[in-house]
Amino acid sequence: MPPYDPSAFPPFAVTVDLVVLTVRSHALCTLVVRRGEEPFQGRWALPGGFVRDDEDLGAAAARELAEETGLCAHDPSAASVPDNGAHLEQLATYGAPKRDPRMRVVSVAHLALAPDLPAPRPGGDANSARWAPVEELLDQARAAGPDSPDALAFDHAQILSDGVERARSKIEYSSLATAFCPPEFTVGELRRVYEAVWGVSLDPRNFHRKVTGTPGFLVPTGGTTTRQGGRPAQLFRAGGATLLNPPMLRPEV
Amino acid sequence: MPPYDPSAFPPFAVTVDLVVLTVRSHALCTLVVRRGEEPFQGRWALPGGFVRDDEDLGAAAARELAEETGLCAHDPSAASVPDNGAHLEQLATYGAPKRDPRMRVVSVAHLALAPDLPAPRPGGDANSARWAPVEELLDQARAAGPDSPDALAFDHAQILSDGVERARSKIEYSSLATAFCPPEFTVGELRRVYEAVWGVSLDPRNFHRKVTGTPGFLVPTGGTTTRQGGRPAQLFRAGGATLLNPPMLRPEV
DNA sequence: CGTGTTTATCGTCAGGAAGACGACTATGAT
DNA sequence: ATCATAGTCGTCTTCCTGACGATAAACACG
Repeated sequence: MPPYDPSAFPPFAVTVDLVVLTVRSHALCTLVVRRGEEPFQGRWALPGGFVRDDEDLGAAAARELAEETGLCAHDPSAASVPDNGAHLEQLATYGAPKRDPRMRVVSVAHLALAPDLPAPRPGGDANSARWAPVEELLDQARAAGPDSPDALAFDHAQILSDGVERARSKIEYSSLATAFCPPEFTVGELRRVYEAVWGVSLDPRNFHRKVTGTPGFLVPTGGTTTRQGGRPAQLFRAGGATLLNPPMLRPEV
Repeated sequence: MPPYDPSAFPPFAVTVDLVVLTVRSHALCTLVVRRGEEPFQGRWALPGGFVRDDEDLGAAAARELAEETGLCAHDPSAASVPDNGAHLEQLATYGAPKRDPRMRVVSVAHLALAPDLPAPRPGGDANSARWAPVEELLDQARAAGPDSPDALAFDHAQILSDGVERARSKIEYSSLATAFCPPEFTVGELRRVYEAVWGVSLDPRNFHRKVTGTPGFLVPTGGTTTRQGGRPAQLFRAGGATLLNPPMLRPEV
């Protein structure tokens, strides 16, 4: 079989970028790293890197996730679910001709959802990393304009915004919110995830009725905990159901 | 600014592939072209092609769509809506290392939804094209195995399957089903779109109540038609609403 | 040791949406 | 004239949700 004529197509670099979301102290946060080199030196950016020659896109995203956070990605299509596994899915691909001033780069963005983690460990080429509340980050980007030093590098504000929107809508009709929780969690903890991701407050009684009444969403472990204070709460594990029907309803406004 | 070190990353080819869906004689159909060259010569494949050097991903998809069908893509974020505009959105990106045996190719798949069209006009490098019922196509692919001559080329069966699933779920909570209809259409025609895409039958009375009762979904044009036979039906145009709340409910299996 | 605070959990009630289905209307075909 | 076809309006029942009262079980503090 003849190889492609190299003049028939322009060469691209392909990268993966990660929107890693977690819930910390009642706020939806994302992992950002400070860029150590041009372009956008000193600006915050999403973690990411080049896809290797023999590597699938999802594998590249999982590798970058592990390098930045130590998380073991948990592909939803795979059977084994490691203990500290994060949810990882492809988000969208960004390839505007000038998005990287140096050359043509197409970035396959991925979305990762993780429970609250210890402080990020800086790794790879990033010289510092932090969890930033997404609301603050996106407000800054909107207010300051694209060339302010507060703005995210490249088109990462757009990617982050798309990732947050994906997470917000996906917890409506799937059991994905449990990806933000530790392996065992209470109904109240799950409710606080929804409240943080959506930025609303939900009625604890109706929420309890809804999630415990949806078959396959939660399975009781038998244990209880008082780690949130107040009356002991039952502990649950995520059930097998991935699609919620009928969905959780996000309150208006 | 220094350019990237070319040894720092492997070179990729980037293509766009199109899942073009339409509804023809009560069945969901997709556009496939017969491959004229190796690999997979003689097999059916999704239309697609290389992304050009100065071209955004969406623009490349729109160009390929126009080349294959004559349709003018209608970016949902753009204001102008040409008459024969099709809905076009990014679907997902496929980049397994061996998906193309010749070299590393990353394909950014797009999903296009169009009203019923005249016979496809073969264009570009495809020597023939046809509308194929997706059910038949996917059943064949499943039954015959990946190396049968009936199977789609590359990983296109997977891409098609993902595209169909996206369309099926997206018409639940958005007004996207109108993209399958001509500019003016009746409630019955819209219902037949849902029936064809989901492969179910819906109660005409409840469907009518639902769609006419959702604000912003449909706006009456004042005209009527009898092109479906029977009592004259009101003609509608798609309204401004893009999100349906509450959604259309897909009946249980 | 009681009292207040916090969180969890159960129950009730009213309003809205959807499924099932009856009834009527306006065309074209025979 | 009659029938078949498709569209449109109503009714009834059931289920789900939002609002909210009430109780339960822990802890903190005097």
